[in-house]
This record gives sequence, C-alpha cells and structure tokens, in this order.
Amino acid sequence: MVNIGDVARAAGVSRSTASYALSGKRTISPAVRQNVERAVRELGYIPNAGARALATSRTDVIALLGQFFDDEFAPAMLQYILGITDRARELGFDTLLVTESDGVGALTRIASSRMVDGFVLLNVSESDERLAALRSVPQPAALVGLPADPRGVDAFDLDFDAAGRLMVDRLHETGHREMILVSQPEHVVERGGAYVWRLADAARARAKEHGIRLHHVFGSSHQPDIGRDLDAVLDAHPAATGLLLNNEAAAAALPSVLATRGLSTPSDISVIGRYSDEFARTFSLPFSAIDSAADLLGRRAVERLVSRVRSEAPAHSHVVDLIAPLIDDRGSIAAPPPRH
Amino acid sequence: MVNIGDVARAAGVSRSTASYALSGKRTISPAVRQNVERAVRELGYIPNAGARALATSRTDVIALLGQFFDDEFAPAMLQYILGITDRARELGFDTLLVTESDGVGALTRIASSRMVDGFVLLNVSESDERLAALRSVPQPAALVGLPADPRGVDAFDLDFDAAGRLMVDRLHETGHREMILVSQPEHVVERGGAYVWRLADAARARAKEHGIRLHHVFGSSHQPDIGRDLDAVLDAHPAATGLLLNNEAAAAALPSVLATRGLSTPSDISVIGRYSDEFARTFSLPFSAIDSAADLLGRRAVERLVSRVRSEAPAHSHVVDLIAPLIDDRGSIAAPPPRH
DNA sequence: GGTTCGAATCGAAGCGGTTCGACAGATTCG
DNA sequence: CGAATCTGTCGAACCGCTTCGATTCGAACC
Repeated sequence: MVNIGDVARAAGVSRSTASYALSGKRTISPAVRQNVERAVRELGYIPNAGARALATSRTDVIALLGQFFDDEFAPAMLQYILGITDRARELGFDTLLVTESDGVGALTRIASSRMVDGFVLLNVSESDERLAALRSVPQPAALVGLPADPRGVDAFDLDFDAAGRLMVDRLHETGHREMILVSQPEHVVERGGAYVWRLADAARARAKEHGIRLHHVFGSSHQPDIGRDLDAVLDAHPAATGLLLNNEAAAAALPSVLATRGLSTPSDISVIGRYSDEFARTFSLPFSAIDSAADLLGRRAVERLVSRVRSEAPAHSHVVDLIAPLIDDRGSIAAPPPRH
Repeated sequence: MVNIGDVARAAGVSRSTASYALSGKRTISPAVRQNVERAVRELGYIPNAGARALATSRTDVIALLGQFFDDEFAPAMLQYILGITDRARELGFDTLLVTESDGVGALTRIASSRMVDGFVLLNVSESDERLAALRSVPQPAALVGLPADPRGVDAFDLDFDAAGRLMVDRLHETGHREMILVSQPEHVVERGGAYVWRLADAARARAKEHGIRLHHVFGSSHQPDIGRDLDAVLDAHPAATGLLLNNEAAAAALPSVLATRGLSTPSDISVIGRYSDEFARTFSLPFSAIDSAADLLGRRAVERLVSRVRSEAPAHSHVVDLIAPLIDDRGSIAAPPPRH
C-alpha cells in the first residue's frame, strides 16, 4: 500500500514537504505542490486513517448511538440515520453506527479508544443514562430528542408541546368538541419517552382551555393489539369526532378499523397523525399528519456536532433547538358530522 | 488520557511487558500479569484505536455499504442493518455505516485508508459496480444479495427462485388456476434488482408447468400510485383468484383496495406476500407471507466476513448461501371461491 | 554591503501501540 | 558439572502521519 514516503520520493521532496503540500499548512512553491499532487494522483495515495488519527488526535469519524426497542417504531429510525450519515459525509465525516443495548458501556469504550471525534445520540429519553457518561468524555455530542437536563450538550427535537397544541387547535377550529388522543404504549413513557407526554400534556392543557373533551389512551405498537385498542376506544367514546395519533402503528392499523366500522374520513371522523410524508406514502397512511422531520433533525444535529469538533461553536453555550410542527394535509380533517 | 506507558509504570514493568501481559502472546508470570490487570482496572485504560491499528494493521471495524433508493422499500433495510451491527459487535467489531450514493468511490476511499478490516455490501444488484472495486481491494467482503458473478466473495440471499415456486405451488395445491404476481417497479429491475426477476421467472416457469395462468405486473413503490396499479390489474384480470406480492408497498396498500372493491381474503381472493413478520405486525399487513429473513442474512454475512478477517475461512473458496423460503401463514390462503 | 526578513524545504521527534531480538537467571540434561 | 534449554522481562525499532525547529537562499532594507 502506498504511503506518504512513496509520494515524497516520486515528487522528489521530503516526507514533511509532501505533507505540507497536501495540507497547505505552510507555504510551498507552486512547482513542488503540483509535483506532489501529481504523485498522489498517479500512485492513488490515500492517507492511512490510523496513522493520521494517531498524529492528529482526530479521526473524522462520528459515532451514532441508537437505541432500538421492540415497542417503538424502529423503521422510522432509518430516516434519522440516513439524514445523519449523509450530512456527516458531506461534511467530511464517516459514521460509526452503534446499536449495543449497553449504551453507556459502548459510549465509554468508544470514547476512550478515541475512535471518533464526537457523538450523536438518537432516541434520547427524559433521564437518559447515557448523558452522565457523555459529560465525562472529551468528545462533544449532539442529541436527537430532548432530555430533562440538556446542559452541556446540544439537543434537537420536534416541538412536541407545540405539536400537541396544534393538533387540538386544528380540530377545535374545525368545529370538533370531543376527541381521542392515542399515544405510544405506556412503557415507552415509563422508559422515559418524554415526547409522548410532552405532546399529551400540551394537548390536554389546550383542550381544557378550549373546553374540549379529550380522552387520552396508550396504544400498542403492533398488530393485532393496536387494532383492538382502537376499536375499544372508539366504542368507549362514541361521541368523539376527532382522532389524534401519536403512534405510528395506530395510523397503520386505523384504515381497516374504520372500514370495518363503516366509518370514513373526514366525513365521519377527522384524523391527525404524526409521522413523515415518506411514511405516509410508503405505508398507505392516508391521514393528515404532523411531519416528524427526522431527516432535518438528524442533519441539524450533525451540523452542530461538526462545528463543535472543529471548535467553531462557543464551548460553553449549548442550544436546544425545537423545530416547529407543521401539518401535511392529506384531507382527513373536516368539520364533524352534524349531530342528530 | 491514560496510555500503556501509564499502565506499565503503575505496574512497575516495561511497556512491552504490559502489552504482552494483556495480549497473552508471551508467557508472563502470574504476579506481573495481575499487577498489570489491576493497573488497567484502576486507571481505566482502553487502548488507543488509531495506534493499535497502525501497529497491527487491524481496526476491528467493518464497513457496511448500503444503497438506498427512493423506489425501494428503505425501512426494510433497517432489519438487515441491525442484524449486522449486532452480530458484528458480538464478535468484537464495530460497524461503519456508509450510505454514499457513490458506492465505488466510498469503497476505494475506505479501503485505501485502512479504516476497516472488511466490507458487507447490502442490496447487491445483478451486475453491481462495487464488485469490481471490491476485488481490487485487500479487505475481504460478504454480500447480502446475489450478483451474476459472485466469484471472490461470499454471498448471502433468500432463495428467490424457490420463493417464486413456493408461492405458485401453494396456491396451486389450494386449487387456484389464475393468479397475479405484483413485482417491484420496473426500474428496480433495470437497475439490476435481480431478486425481482429471479422470483418472477421461477414463478412463471412453475405456473407453466402446472398449466396455471400467471399475470405479471410491476407495481409502484408508493401511494397513491400503487393503489391505482392494484385496482387496474384486478380490473384487467377479474378471473384471477390469487395475488402474489413481491412488493411491500403493494401489501401495505392492498387492504384498503380490497375493502373498496368489497373483497375479502381468503374467501374472495388469496394473497401471499414477501416481507418479514416484524413488518406484518407493525404495518398491519394481514397477509400470509414469505419471510425475507433480513436479520438472519445479515448475521450470516457478518459471521462469514469475520471468519475471513481472522483468516479462518479458506482463502480461495467462496460460498453462495441461499436460504430456503418459508411462508408465515396469517390466514390469507384458502381455496378459491366456487365459480358461477 | 551587511543585516533582516520571508519563503521554501528538510530532518527529527512524537503520537501509542506491538513485536523482534537479546539477555539474565533458573532448570534440565548428558 | 558444564552445556543446552526455558522463562520472564526489557529495550529498541517500527507502523505512517504531522509538526516543530533549523537551515538555506534570495530579496528588501538602510
């Protein structure tokens, strides 16, 4: 394998000169620079990553720490992942994908071995164990998800409070007065899936302001359970005219549940979900929904992380970036049917 | 950060002795070994990955090269990915996830920089450009997907020929005599998505043997197009009593298409898909289906790759491992309705 | 016309591991 | 009992790259 010594020899200069010619960190005569560049091209020289890391203490690799649970909607994770790997590459970084269940162990192992320049954490929970480990580690980090205490790191998430309010407001202004919110399974919340209750609490508070009846239930994450859950809650609240779904599995199951009950949207019932347009089109989820903005969040997190790695961001101030929710209207929202 | 010199000093030995004590490559007295191990524990020593890579020419990292297309079912990719990262970690390897659209460029860059010990290629097509690059690179590779010429690499895939035959056989023995096969979009095939026509050709051949009418169509990968496609093909072949779906989006769209037409499975029409159980349960795909075995294939590929990295597998013989298709029966297969 | 300065280049050291050869001391063997 | 062998340890070299002085040379300055 060709190394910088080969390049230097081919260009007729010393190794250090070859290095400077490529990095531009010292002035090099145009003639020499061109010789070096030609040698690089002809020999197909690409620096040895390990050697460079050893010399510079930089690897140009970031770690992406995922957390995958059976009872959460794993496929949605891929959208975050792709946003992150793609943006990282654009900025000159490769991505180490870490999916170990022992997130804390993985974090310290990878940090101490200096394999990466920084961390992106996915699916961060309310009081995420990984945060403490993160703070004792030299590399910077960016989170996707909002923990209770985001001090010392940058956090990026959808504004779930605003999302809860937006859902309720939209149905309220369309004339609905009784609605059902279906959240993720309860143990997602217990595990610290803060976004679930951030949305639910905000929705509840806003419903109260408007004088709206809002029934809140937790739904399963898989068929056939979630289908039964939906049937049960529709039975329990026959007067509800709106359905808010903060649960992708519920959105996937709903069409056939509605068909079986002889209901259609939006004439009989209005529906607002929360998932991406990509998902809606792939999985036949024909409901208006708040986009989860996975790609955008991933990209923002990486950009911030990279600017920290390059010491471009102020070291002691950290951002919490909550992006505003938007409804993609697919026609499942309308005035409630007239009462009789 | 603590290095092996610190450990050696704490244990009162030389650096080389500390190294040997940890690697076990030379005999070391029990007393010294214990001192070194204690020092490691107390100091929290973890070797510097770059330095180790430089010295050993091994990184304990593998690269996972994905290819993601808008018109393929991206979320399914996550199942392969998780199988691979998890198994790799069990075997002591971390995984670099590479999603660049320029797969060949990424491959040569990463190979030449010696960042990884081997490659897993996902979504390998009939005449995959990356294969040529792969053969000129020192690291071994394992493929998920079957190219026309798998020489020099190990390939793992579902046996799509057998899958095509299995679908047809199953409906045939249940009494069906006319059926429709819905494949992935045509440009997936043109791009080299060999699995599409491997299944289709085998199904066609088997149908011919049985004297069955098999109509083959390519379907879109997203709503609302795929819904229209399904409607059109059902209109075109009103006598067909079986539907074979080698297209996940079609499976997702089918329930509402059938509901609209007033059809139900399996009494009016039998359906066999091809996707994982996990998908069926998450996305409400209530059809019997051949499991795509993503997790298993990913794990197999990694195991083989790691044994090559460790030079345990014979260097000049390579395997093609096609795993046998199995139908998960979810009750969408039955005898066709009586003719009238 | 000697000093000063800047441009261009080189040699050597260092990053943190692993590994080869040497060696001292204890054991075994003929 | 001297020679051969084994055990356990050490020092030095090396992996490939970056970077810090040091050096040379020509131009600018007074």
